[in-house]
Amino acid sequence: MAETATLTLQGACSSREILNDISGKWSVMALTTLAYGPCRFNALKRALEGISQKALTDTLRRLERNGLVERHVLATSPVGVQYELTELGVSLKSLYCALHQWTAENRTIIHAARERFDERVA
Amino acid sequence: MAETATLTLQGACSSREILNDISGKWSVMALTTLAYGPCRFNALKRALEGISQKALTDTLRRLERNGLVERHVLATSPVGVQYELTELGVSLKSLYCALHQWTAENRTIIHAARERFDERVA
DNA sequence: CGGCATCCTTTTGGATACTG
DNA sequence: CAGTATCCAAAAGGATGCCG
Repeated sequence: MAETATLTLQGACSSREILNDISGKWSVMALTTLAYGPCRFNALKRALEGISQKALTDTLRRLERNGLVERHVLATSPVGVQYELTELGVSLKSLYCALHQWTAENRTIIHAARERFDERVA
Repeated sequence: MAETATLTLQGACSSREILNDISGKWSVMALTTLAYGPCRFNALKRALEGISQKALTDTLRRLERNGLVERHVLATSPVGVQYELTELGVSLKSLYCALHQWTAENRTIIHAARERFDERVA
């Protein structure tokens, strides 16, 4: 099944371009966090412990641009902003949660692999 | 999984660090391609059309370091190098193929979302 | 609170040349 | 063929200050 040709679609919105925006560390983690429900900016920032404000802003903009999350300005004082998965975002939810879970389940194996590799190279 | 009271174990291989190495455009695409079977360097390079040699080398090293692919030097002339998924890599296979497929299935929707966003911002 | 603008450092990636 | 080495450009990312 050499389906690579059909998956690597040419044109305005190839798989590569999409993956460029939605894969990556912060996108996966943000989406996974939002899978539990709508979340405000600083709550998200705390959940993604270690992310800078700029990186989070950029990540959320990218996800918003691709139609995966929606940004809602709350009429509170001071202003609040809530992010929420769209229908499209929800359709990716189980995939990303599974990925996140995979990292948790295999972190010991991966850690060992890294140590072997580093020793082999050193 | 001996969870000794060391802080460095958690820190040494968190989900964030794993995702940092295995998520991302090229990792997803390389892994997806290798899901169809072992593949040699230049064949992989052609499949990931547009990737530079350096980026591919770096990507494969990262995947190898994390125990997802294995590198086999073939005794041919001139030398050949074949990359193959490990058992761990296979365990991620369905996840990444599903992700790749998701991008293909939703590319029209995403493209439309991008256009709406860009127009809203402009 | 949730940004944006600016500056600056780090990382990443492309291009090219060279090698076993 | 499958790299490595080097240089350079571009992008990502942190720190800080300001704002509605």
